[in-house]
Amino acid sequence: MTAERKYHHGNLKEAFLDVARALLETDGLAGLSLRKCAEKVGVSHTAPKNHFGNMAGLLTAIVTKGYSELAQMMVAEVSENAARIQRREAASLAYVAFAESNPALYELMFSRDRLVNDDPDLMREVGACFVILADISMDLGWYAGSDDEKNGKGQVALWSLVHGYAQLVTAGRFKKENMKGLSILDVLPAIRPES
Amino acid sequence: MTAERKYHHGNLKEAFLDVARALLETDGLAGLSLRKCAEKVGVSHTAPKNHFGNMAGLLTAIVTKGYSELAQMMVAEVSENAARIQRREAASLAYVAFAESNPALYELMFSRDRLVNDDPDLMREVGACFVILADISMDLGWYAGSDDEKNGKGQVALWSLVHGYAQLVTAGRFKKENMKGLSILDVLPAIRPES
DNA sequence: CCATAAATATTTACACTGGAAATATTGAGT
DNA sequence: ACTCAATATTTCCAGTGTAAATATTTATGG
Repeated sequence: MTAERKYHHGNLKEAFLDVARALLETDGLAGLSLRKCAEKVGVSHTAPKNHFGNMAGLLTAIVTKGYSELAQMMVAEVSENAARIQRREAASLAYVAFAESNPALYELMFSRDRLVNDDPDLMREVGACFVILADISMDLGWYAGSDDEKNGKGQVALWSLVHGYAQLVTAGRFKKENMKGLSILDVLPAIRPES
Repeated sequence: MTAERKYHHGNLKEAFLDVARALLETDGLAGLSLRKCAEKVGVSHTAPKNHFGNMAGLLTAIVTKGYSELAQMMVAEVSENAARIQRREAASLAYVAFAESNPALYELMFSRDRLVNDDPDLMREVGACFVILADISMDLGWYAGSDDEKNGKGQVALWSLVHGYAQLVTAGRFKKENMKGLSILDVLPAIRPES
């Protein structure tokens, strides 16, 4: 027996998020609309206004959840007591796997003008991802200088490298002939002792 | 005296491209519309159909021109006979400067579902950029193995690093406190001799 | 020079979109 | 029971891309 249609959905926010995210991956961002989502959930097309405000609010909520999941996936693959280079490889693999599994969401997570960029929840989840990446970026051995300098550069460099790889792959900007059997692990330079 | 309004614009394709690109940067991709462009150019809103087919065609044309300009900017900054590490630094600076000067266009250049991804002109210009980046990625000294292996990994790594840096900066994903005085030059690892 | 075709632009129409405003229904607290 | 906030609906509007039919100009071949 199907649940009776009630005036109040009861769990509209989560239901809407799920439907919107699924539609994002199937139809792309351009094919995502509030009205399609509302119809799938079974509510009027203005119902989401109470929960998300507007389209940007909905996308921000989706993206915030995306960052949360990304952090979770990285942490899940990292053994606490493994050597840092192994943690780095495990987390990087998880990062790229997330992007490849959710390419439309991943692109949206780095868009400039569709999100509420100063949303506190979003900023918090972005920061959480940065912390994880900052940890695994230590001891890269790429840079000289003080520890602070080396760490600062390493944090920026590692996220740049992994994000760049993930997006260029999912956006199709690398030709297949250049990617024969190359994974993110091959692109992560090995640790080199400081000269 | 203003030019008389004629039935045939005479140079609609270029005029439309210019107006659309300007609007893209001022209003963002979400604020770009064929009708706004048409009004600015002074033609009917269906006029661009003859030249671009549809919205995706217009965006593809804009992006194709973007890749062309990006390649041009990199080449312009590179002295033919300079050492490779200097060419690398000069081209990387030009690359990031392009992204920072045209953030909305730059984002669109790596989007998945708004372009005609198999457009021959687009593929050609993307390939031209890759060639330039491939040149300056040699002799990174990051990898071991045969020359082919080292070059293949270096090509993927360098574009990943520079693109990732450019997008994370323009998308506001790096906090300012982490970027104090850090430029792409600080993030490009120095050449290290193979161990 | 002229007829005809091709290229270019307009008008009209349509389905779809996000959002505002007013209204209706439900649930929580007292 | 009563009130009030939360939640959802209905109605309406301006704006969007695109298709189809039509109009105008330019180019081409006789």
